[in-house]
Amino acid sequence: MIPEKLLKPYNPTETEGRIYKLWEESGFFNPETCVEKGVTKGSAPIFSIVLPPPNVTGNLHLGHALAITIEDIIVRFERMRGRRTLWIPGEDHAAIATETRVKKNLEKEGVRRRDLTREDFLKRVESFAEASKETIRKQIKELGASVDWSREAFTLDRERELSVREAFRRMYDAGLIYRGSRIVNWDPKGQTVVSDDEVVYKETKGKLYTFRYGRDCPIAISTTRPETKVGDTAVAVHPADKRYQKYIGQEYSFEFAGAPVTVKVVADQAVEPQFGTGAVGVTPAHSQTDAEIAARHHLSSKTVIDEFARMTVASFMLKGKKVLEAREIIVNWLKKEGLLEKEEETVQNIATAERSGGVIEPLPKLQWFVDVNKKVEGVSLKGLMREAAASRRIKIIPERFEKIYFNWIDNLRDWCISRQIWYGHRIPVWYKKRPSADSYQLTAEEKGDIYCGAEKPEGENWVQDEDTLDTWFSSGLWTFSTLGWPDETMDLKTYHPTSLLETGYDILFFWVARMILMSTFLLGQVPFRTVYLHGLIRDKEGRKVSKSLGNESLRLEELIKKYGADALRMSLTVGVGAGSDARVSEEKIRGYKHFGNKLWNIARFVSGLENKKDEPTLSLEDAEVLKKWRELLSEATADLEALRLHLAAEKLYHYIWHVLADKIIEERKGRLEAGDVSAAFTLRTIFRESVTALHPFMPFVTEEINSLLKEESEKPLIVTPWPGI
RNA sequence: GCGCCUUUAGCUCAGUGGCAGAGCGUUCCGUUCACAUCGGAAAGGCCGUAGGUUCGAUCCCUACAAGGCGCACCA
Repeated sequence: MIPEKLLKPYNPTETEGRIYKLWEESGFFNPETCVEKGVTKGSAPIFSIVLPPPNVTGNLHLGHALAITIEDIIVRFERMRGRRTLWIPGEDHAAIATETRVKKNLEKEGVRRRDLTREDFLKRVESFAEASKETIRKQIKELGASVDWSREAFTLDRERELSVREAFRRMYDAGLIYRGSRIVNWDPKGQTVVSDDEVVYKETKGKLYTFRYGRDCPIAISTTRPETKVGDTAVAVHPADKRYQKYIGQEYSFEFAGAPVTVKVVADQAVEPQFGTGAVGVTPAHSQTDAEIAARHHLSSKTVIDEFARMTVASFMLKGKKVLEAREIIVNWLKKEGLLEKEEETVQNIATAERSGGVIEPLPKLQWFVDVNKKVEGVSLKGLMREAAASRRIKIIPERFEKIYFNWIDNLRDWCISRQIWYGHRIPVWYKKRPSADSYQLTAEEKGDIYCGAEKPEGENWVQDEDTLDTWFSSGLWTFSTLGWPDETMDLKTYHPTSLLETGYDILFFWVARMILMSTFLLGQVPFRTVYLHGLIRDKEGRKVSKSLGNESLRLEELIKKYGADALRMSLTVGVGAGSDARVSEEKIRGYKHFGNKLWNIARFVSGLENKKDEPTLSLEDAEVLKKWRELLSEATADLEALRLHLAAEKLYHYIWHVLADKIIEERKGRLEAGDVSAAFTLRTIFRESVTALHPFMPFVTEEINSLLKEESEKPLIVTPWPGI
């Protein structure tokens, strides 16, 4: 008897929601339930993984779909092969990204962030975040992800706040977190500091100006930023540069663009004699490298630009002007004074803030940092991070990213973790005196007593630091903050280190490296044993699909609605190797929808065959066909074990369509009609096993087919043992 | 400047030391039924260029070219 449902074409929309609900109600997403219900042995090996928590900035896109697909394939495979499998879902508060988005929404209503109190603004952000979480949960479910919802976490919920504060305190106590004043990446648009990794360099055409500070200045310098030159306190030349030997140590004073400038000539190795005139104006307050030169020569520093990228220098023609205006004014002044010697076209890398797009202004600021070089018990954080990968305790796939990871560590400077935004984990530090009203910064005198801990200390006049933490500080704890750390929970003992981390290579530094940092220091464990990095999803033009580019032509929810999650998952799997970017087209997704239908039609055919339970004596030919299938199955299994998902998927696809359907069925139609039990058994067996093996890739249609073909007593596919093992 | 990746069918991409594959597209035939969300058949590729290793290279090595990426520099 062919089930009635099979007589109609396969309808993903009708099926998928219903199937997901069945899975959820079964409790099989939870490993403990699997043990209780006897589908997993209590002593089974552990497989644990965290979902990279999506940002609560709105909807999921194809990049998330790719990650979730890969992870769900692996998780379902591990569960079916008998491992005690845990997949933890959650969301990331994404501090700057979310705050920026809400600020934009408010601006549409004509409201500025600073018009609201901190408390009121945060209420707005939280309600936005809650709505995003709802959407994200819905989309994760639509994709079929078999995550354990009972363990859902949020990087900014109460439990994670305790983890963050404890982590901060331990690192503070170890001297790895410190507060210091130095040149930081200030984003005038976002009005916050950002870390080195959040700076995006953009090649731009610019001009290189060569000039003298004054008529009697013996040395000409070159710069692309003349406006900063009012903040110069030195001119640096290479120690071996014969041209300038006689000036080293001399001091010169000028009236430069209406401001007094005094420069001392110093000799420093950092100067490239070939570049420009071979002499550099040193601006310690507005350049990282200049600050380093200044430190070596004990030069004074003069701040001439403020947080709004406006000139603060005491010059009637410059004060209050924006930096670009000031540049023009100074160039005109140089021309008028006859000081400009050369004006050349050049290409410069403009530093911009990743989230706001604002042009970074290097400024000296008092901020919180994670010291990556300080040794604690003989090893620095850099050392810990390096060792974790170098020792192969963490394996990175594809391997080439190891080099990139090491390269990043080698160039790593202290990680600036404080942000001048409101949404996020407030820095768990309290000061005895109130900070001055017009600045979030405390001067050394104002600082008073300082306390770092999980809660506000007892006594009067304790005020918490105004700043919040870099969002990656809390996501860095994700593999263990989700398991209950700092408490020594059963979950933590059972599931940490996690087995695998699957994420995009674009957040290797932001997230993967920071998780390794946090876990190796705080737990003395690697956070995961294997890192699988996927590529970026690109649109038809090859551009990265992102909200900020506005090229989300292929919207996730529409694609699922149109073609079903199974088809989308297959299109994101076949032909997509680890680490390489993938272009997605609607045609490809449609192609795999056809495959789902093909499978459905085979099911219809197979269900019409007589179902004899006992294995009959197989004809030689049938035995050979069965053997060939099992060989392919074991190859696909090996591919899955080695995380070559795209190969496993393609093999199964190709076999089912072009061997099972095109050959095995076609060649046996005559015998099947004649009631040949050997042919029927062979076909049915191969089909049931191939549907089972396809389940991790296309969970919905396979589960539905299985439910129509299986005996009452048989389990759902999600917990059916992997065939052939 | 240091390093990495890519180059395979018209398009987008897999893949392998020994007859070159998928999705979409193209051409022709087919609605005697599991399946028109289809089936059958076909066209289409000196696997970027030049060397080398090898019995044999699209695959390994070297150089080059084109495109892309990361990091550093960025006066």
